[in-house]
Amino acid sequence: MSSTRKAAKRERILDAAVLEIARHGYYGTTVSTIARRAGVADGTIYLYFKNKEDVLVSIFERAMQRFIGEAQRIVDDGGGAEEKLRKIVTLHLSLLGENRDLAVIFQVEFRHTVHVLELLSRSRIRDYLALIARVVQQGKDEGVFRPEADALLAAKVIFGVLDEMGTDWVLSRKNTRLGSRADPVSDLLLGGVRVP
Amino acid sequence: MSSTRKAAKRERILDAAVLEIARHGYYGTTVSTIARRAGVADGTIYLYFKNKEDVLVSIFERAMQRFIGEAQRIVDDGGGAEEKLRKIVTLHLSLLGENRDLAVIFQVEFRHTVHVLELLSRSRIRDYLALIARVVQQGKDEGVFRPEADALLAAKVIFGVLDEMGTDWVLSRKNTRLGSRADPVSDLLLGGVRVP
DNA sequence: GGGAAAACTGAATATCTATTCATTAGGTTA
DNA sequence: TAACCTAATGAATAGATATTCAGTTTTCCC
Repeated sequence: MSSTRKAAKRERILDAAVLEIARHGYYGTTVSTIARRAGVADGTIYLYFKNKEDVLVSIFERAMQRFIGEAQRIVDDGGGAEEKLRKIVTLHLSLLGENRDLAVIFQVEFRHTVHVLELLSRSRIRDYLALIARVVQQGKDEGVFRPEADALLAAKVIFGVLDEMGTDWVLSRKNTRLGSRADPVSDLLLGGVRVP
Repeated sequence: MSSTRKAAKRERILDAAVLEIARHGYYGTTVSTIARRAGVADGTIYLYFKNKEDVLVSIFERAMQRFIGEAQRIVDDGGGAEEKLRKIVTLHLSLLGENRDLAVIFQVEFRHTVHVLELLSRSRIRDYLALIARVVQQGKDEGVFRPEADALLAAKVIFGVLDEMGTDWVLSRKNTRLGSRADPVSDLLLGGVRVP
């Protein structure tokens, strides 16, 4: 079997898993269900993944690669710190907002055990945090951000806000666009709530 | 059996469940394990709770009652909006920081089961958000917070930051005090990152 | 102290599901 | 076409565990 056909089947299994896990949760989804939706036999799953958990991990890896890749590009491209921060906020909310099933998995399912979080997601998240922190540092260097702000703490604050926005959107069934909240969120993050 | 003794045994079961679930996760914890740690038989659990999930729900209810109760008191007591907000930040981080096991359950375990607990947990969270939003509104009325800030959105931002601080602390094994981060977090939230 | 009721016990049950592997199908080369 | 190799199948397995309930112990009150 050609490697592209093989990769395509792997993708199909991952897509099926995203759909099922988003709807029924990781523990509420059986390997059989994923297999049926992907149009393969149960055993086939184990030709492409080590076990059930590996499927979840692979969903995370695939999504995170895109996430960090695009954020990296924003940071590498020129521009002021404030502009970059606004772009990252928009990117984060848009990527989640584009695929609700994936968003559910990110905001809900990945939290389920310290195990999964600890092992991989946190190291990737740390990369992401470091990326944001670098933008904050740039802002401090440029003199547009408060010099007394701790860059990493500020990055965590920013990530926390984006994360909560994601969870809130996932759990409220409303048909709002998550990406449309980017501007007011950026305003709050950049301006703070206190009158200057 | 007297109702106080009965309540005490219920508490003991809940305490045991907090400890086990924090260490092994909800799905990694068996009813037998909880029973053993609480010093009762498996069947006894079912005299006090409808089923395993009900134990988790009860952990949430018990903790949230204390959480909202204390926050409510802060809001009811007099004082300026900024002072109240600082107190809420301190309260949130301190309560989590005092009991790491409970913090793990709040920051990690409840996320997975949000699926199941959606109705319950989100309605309580909404109460908490409304409470913070009222403080923001007070700040706007007093003229110390930006008038264009949406109170509920700001509340979500604030909650998101506190939540991420909690998760970050839970997942980093370091021996820092979570409560000690209250001031810098409040500063960032109140002042924002941009130079005024 | 005795008898009824309430509380408790823990082994048995009933069910569920991740994973394996003997077998079949499909494709490639000589 | 035949021989060979890779991929896929899905029924069987093995292990786990939430919940029940018939029997036992404790508590309560007269």
